[in-house]
Amino acid sequence: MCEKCRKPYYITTAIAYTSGKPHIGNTYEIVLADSIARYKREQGYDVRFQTGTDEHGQKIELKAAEAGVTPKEFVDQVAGEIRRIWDLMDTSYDKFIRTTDPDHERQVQKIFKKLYEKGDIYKGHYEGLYCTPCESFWTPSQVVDGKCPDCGRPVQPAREEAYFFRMSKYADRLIEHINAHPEFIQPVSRKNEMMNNFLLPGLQDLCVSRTSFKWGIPVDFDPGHVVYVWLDALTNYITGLGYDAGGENGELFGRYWPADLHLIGKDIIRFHTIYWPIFLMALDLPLPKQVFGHPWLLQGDGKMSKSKGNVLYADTLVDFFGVDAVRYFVLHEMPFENDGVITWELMIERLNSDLANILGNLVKRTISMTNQYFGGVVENKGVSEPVDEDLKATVLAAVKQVDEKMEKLRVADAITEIFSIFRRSNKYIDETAPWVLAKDEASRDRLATVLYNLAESIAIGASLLSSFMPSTSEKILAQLNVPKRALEEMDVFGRYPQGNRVTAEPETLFARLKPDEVLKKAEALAAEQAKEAKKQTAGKKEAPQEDGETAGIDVEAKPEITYEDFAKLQFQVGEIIACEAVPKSKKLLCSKVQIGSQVRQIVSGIKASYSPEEMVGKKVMVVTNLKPAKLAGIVSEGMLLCAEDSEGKLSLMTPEREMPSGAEIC
RNA sequence: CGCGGGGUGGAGCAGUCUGGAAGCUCGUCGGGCUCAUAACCCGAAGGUCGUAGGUUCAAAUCCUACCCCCGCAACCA
Repeated sequence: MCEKCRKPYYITTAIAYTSGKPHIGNTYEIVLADSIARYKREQGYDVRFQTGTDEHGQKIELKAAEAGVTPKEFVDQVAGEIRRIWDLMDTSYDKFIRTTDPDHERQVQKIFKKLYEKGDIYKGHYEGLYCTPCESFWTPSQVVDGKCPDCGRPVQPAREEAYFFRMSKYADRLIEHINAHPEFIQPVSRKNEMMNNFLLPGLQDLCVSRTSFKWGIPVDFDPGHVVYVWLDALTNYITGLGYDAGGENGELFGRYWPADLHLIGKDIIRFHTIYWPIFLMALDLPLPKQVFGHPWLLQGDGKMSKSKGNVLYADTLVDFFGVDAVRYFVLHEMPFENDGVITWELMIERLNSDLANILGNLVKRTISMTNQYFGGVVENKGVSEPVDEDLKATVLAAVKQVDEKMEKLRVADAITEIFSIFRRSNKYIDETAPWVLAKDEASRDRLATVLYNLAESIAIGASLLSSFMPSTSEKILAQLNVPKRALEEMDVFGRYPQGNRVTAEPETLFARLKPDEVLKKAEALAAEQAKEAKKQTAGKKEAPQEDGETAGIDVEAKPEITYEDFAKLQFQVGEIIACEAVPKSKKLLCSKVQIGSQVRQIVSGIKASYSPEEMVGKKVMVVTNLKPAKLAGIVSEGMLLCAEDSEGKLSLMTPEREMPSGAEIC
């Protein structure tokens, strides 16, 4: 088919935030998108597949400062890491866009200006409660008893100049569009959520600029403001195609916009189905055809945490299992709507049972027999039996099923369909028992037909697999010594070339793994990761003692204070006379503390380290002149002082010698 | 009553919208086979579908209440 007559298909992933190395869950999205992109190419579409990184924002500014590098150096490093992993996973993206790319930045500025001139963006004030030292705005619901939730210092009502986007102006049009295009939001269950929670109650104008940090795209006509995240990030989908707000669009834009599919995590559906379409309306551009919010891949064995060393990264898994096995796992184990689970055990199980036993072993035994009985030559001698029909029917049905499943983006189900070919083929070997046929010269032609049918089934199965496990597909086809079968060539069974010769030495596709060995290695790895994490966070928190090795470490330094500042604080010894857990709270304990002649109620976030019973009777160090505050609805009149280690374990400060309650600490 | 997701044989899931004999993969047990990677094929055991009510000829599925788990949010004075 000529280039021009092929239908375009534009698919994107969300751009990854460059705050750190992406874990296996992040990697899932790009692999999923890749398999869809590859399948669309197989179907003959002219596919454009874009991914990239979102590199601005305060968080990155902070992370960079912590690491002692410039934000640009920081994101260069992380973006490089992300791209390396995307490449490692054998993903076939056409464009990797970075929001720090000069042409993207220039277009965002132009878009911002265009919308401002049009009146859709206006200058207003961001109102809230401001904490000066933190340079942060808080809403009344975030503020705790009039104090900054971050640093605990008082906040003042304040207004900051900011630009806003008039969301409400386009709300009706968007509601209409969503109702008219039920396929727009996928899975459909998300559609109602968006309608009921956001659209129907009425949209608030969106703040699209910030002055509180610098690491962003400057608003060119108003220095001091940078474009705030969504207008910067979402527009990558069009700037990556060469969109120009001045009307000088690149060729790619004309060809590929509107996008056929934005593939994103379910957490950002709102931004892609409300804000993004509205931005596009404001720019007079057509809306993407579909937004699919995929579920998440979660780790089964406890919460992912760097300090526990159990965060799974794609490259680690690839070291253990290989690229295609990891691709297979994330694609196949991920349900359509619910979150999926990944653990070492599950990973090993899938590799052994599906990839090694069912697929790898099938290919090996088929090729071995072909070599043993016919010197590797595959030839259908036309001696069919009824049992053949079921095999053929299964194979052809799978081809159709894969197509249907992919149409609905049911990638996991599509893979299951492909494997039904391999499962059926194994059964077919058992039913026909080639080794029995081989013993009788009279059934030689029948034997040839059986092996031909197997080679053909595997050839089709392997070809279908190419979108999901590209290199495995290639390996199998190389062993069968045939090129990849095109989808439209899968209409009939029996296109495997007569008299073709398979490889003489079949290679093992997936070696079985011993669970114990792998788990042991994985554990060792986790320990190392935890150590590494400890080293990195060492700058912030005190490290615990371990194996007799004392690792006292520095914490982030606070600004110097004067003696006067210090003298404002009052510390006293208090005795805990009663203590109970605060209901509805995971971390809080409420203690009655005897301080001299008075008893105070103090709430502390130490439930994870102390039970209420063991608190009672302890003499502890209390800050007694702290303004009372409400925590989880309970008044707290002071603060118990604790030391905290790198794992968040707390230790109350108690006097080294017996002291009466109320004794001043100075 | 903060928001959301979930509870189906030992494990991981489908089925729930549109009630109609409880299904898939793995594991276990028994058998078969020997071409193949202790692989492959067949069979079996194993579930009151979170609990309690209700609607119905019929409920995993619809309704009501409750319990438990997991995210997020909140919360570490």
